[in-house]
Amino acid sequence: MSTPENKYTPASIEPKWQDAWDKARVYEVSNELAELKKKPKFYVLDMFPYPSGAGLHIGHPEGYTATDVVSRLKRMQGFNVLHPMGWDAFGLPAERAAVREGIHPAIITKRNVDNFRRQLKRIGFAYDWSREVDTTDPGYYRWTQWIFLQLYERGLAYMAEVPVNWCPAQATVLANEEVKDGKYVETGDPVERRMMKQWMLKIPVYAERLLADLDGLDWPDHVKEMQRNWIGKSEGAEVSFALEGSTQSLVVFTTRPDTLFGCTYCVLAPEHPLVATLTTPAQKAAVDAYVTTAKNKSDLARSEAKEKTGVFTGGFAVNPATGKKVPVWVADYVLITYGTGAIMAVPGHDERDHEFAKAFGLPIVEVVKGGDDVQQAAFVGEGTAVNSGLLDGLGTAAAKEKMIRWLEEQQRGVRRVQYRLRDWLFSRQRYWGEPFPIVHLDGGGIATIPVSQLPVQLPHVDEFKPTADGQPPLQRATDWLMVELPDGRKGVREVNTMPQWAGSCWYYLRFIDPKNTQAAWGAELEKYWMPVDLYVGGVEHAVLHLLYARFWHKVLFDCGLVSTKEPFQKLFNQGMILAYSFKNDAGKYFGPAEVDDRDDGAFAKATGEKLSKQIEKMSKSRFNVVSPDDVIAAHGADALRLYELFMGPLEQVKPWQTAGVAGVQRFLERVWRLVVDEETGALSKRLTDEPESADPALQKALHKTIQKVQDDSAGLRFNTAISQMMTFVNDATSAKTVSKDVLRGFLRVLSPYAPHLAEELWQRLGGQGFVCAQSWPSFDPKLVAEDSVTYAVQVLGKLRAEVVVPIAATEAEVRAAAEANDKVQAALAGKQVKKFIFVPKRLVNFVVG
RNA sequence: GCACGAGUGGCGAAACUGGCAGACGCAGCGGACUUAAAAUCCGCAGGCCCUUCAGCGGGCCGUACGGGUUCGAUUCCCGUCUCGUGCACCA
Repeated sequence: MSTPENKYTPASIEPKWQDAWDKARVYEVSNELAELKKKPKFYVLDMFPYPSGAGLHIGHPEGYTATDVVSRLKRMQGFNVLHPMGWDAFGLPAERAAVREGIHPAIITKRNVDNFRRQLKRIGFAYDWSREVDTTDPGYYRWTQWIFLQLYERGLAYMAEVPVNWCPAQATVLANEEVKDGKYVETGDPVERRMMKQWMLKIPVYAERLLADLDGLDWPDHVKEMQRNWIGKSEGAEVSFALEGSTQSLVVFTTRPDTLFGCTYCVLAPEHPLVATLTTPAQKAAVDAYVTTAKNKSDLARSEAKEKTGVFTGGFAVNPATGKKVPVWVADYVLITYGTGAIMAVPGHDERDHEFAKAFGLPIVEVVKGGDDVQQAAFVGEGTAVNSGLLDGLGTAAAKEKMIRWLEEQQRGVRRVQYRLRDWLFSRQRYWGEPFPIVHLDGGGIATIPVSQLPVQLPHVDEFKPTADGQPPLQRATDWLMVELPDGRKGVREVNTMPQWAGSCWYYLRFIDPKNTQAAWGAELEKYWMPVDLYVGGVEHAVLHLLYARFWHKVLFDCGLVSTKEPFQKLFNQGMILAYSFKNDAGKYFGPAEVDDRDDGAFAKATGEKLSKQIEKMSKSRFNVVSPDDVIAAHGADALRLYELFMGPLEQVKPWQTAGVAGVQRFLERVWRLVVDEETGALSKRLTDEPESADPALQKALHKTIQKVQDDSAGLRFNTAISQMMTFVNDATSAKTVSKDVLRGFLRVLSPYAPHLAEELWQRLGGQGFVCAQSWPSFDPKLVAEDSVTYAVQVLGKLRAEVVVPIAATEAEVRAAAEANDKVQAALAGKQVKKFIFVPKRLVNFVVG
């Protein structure tokens, strides 16, 4: 009888080793430069989580396990590894919970952080917890405020009355990046446009560098592409149109200056300041009505409008190329927020202008030859300029150049690069965020809080909601509001707070030197650790977080505060984990416990009704959420870790299959039985004290495993690394005896993946110290190399036989061996060999006629 | 609509630069052990077909679909379909 105590029981060994690692502080890395400089560094970072009330879901540990394996491997390979964890803890959900429960968000945040930390520790991650950071800690946001002051002093932060995205449901403004199709991307609440005085950051100043420096980064191509699209660089020209009856001129931006001769009208955005100037008395009523309607339309309604609308202002501009008068219209398909808020319309060669011209009967002129009839559809491709005076006969690229030069000579225009990227709206009407270190002086003007007085701490307020007259919650802190600066000037504090992105823009720098009270980080430590060597997180941050963080980093670089141009050298996105869900025809979802999932389909247990089974995003409403706590309780943390990585390639979206966890758990049990005799609890009787070399076959299997796990882990191909370990364990299980030496080697290989089990078995096998603190085993290239090789023998591309020959066999020797084979002879009988293909170490192919 | 990515057994997947498709695992099947079951261990396993008492042996098809290049294509090229992601009046 095997007793339960002698079986593999993760529930008892995992907490034991987690405590032991904690006490021995094995994962802490020195903060002493002299000590650090003895070894090379590796900085491996996870995107730190927002500690939500729901706790960890199964998606978090996927990326975290990947970085954990890499961090453990690198440590064993002799690197100083920086592998920290922290909390991106400012944000809306805690504030909403605070309003709901009437508890301070700091208390809710602490509760959630404690839960997250507990869950992460249960998984056995090798984080250096002495470096934990929390963006809501005044000792942290003190430096967030300090960085804001750097931006302010460089003229990159300013306050302005701007059209903003106002979200009534959340009672706050949002950044452009947070709004899509007129809705807040997080909640789907509608967003409307309002004019408000807000803080803005001049990220477009860095547009060119943010674009150019992408080239040197080891990032997924699609993430680089998304950033490029977001920055949206367009090259072209600004063209000035003289206005009839006015000394002012109308400036438009175009990427197609070569089509200027085809401009038959101009269009202003409804918000454009020249609308009032240009509108004639006869058109005033119609224009006013149109502009009012457009202003009241939400962004969503404006972007969803199918048909082009607009009104003639009655005014005219002069096309600088043709000298002809063209009418100026106002239409909401032109955006005030891009370019100059006005366009030259070329209906022959722009689809939108074509649609508008058709709708309002405006003339269409062909100025680029190469497409079909421009009266029917716009031709937007490249071609040859026609009807274009000095440009006639030129190709599109040459025509653009010539027109820009001509405009510049005539002083009617200039070459211009335009970016889609706009100033970053950087304030929110919230309580739970970093206060700005800013004072609005009584006499007018803005002053900054001196660095020595930071942090500006969040004051206590009795309610976290906006005030009755719509002011941000900080307006309630009446005592806090009034401030006198050291030089005697008085004023009121800024009551907006920073958006959640602020804290995550620089946390990777704080991890370098988290306890420093004199500076945000030590300069020498920064030089040692930066850049981040591997950054893993979800693709949802491809634009927002990663663009904002790069922007701040470049500002800090210009301030001489960091030594690298870019913060994250290598980026990797893990794929989302989905799960099976079950629902009936009416769309009602069923939890796994209510479903009988058989080979012939899924059925509701209660009613027997047939259910559809699909793979979807995990969500409470679909009853398909998998909790890491439950998986650990049922299978152990090592099995969770292993399955997270064994499911498939890290970058891939893939469904969670509960049965798969049992599979990797079985693998871990087999490893256990290699070492432990389950009958007695003593060491397995098959173990020997002989050296590795006593069993050449298993020794070879071990060395191959070391090599493959090493290469695959470094390349983030964890799934194939794990299958190699499984193959080794299968080999070892069927061997009559196994050398302890071989097993100790294997446990070192296993330990980054299943650290608890490896630690327990290492100790039982008499290993010294912690297995996670051992050096990574080296493999012997001679052992990994095969001494014989199996060639596939094809005749006319069809497999006919296999021959085994010495590794060094020459082409002639392999051919002779192949021809000696019965089946090959049969296939070749009576045929002429026209050609013989030889692929070293793989196959040969007889091409017969 | 535009851009990018992906389609391989019942399922998750593997296959380095064109070279034995399906490693490893899940589910399944057979055997051993057991009074029995679970667990474990050993074995089978892409599909269709022929041959055979059975074993053995053999043939054809097969990496979304249709073509092409090549001695040879999951891999390269052209076209089609499906799914996913991003962008979407950005002049």
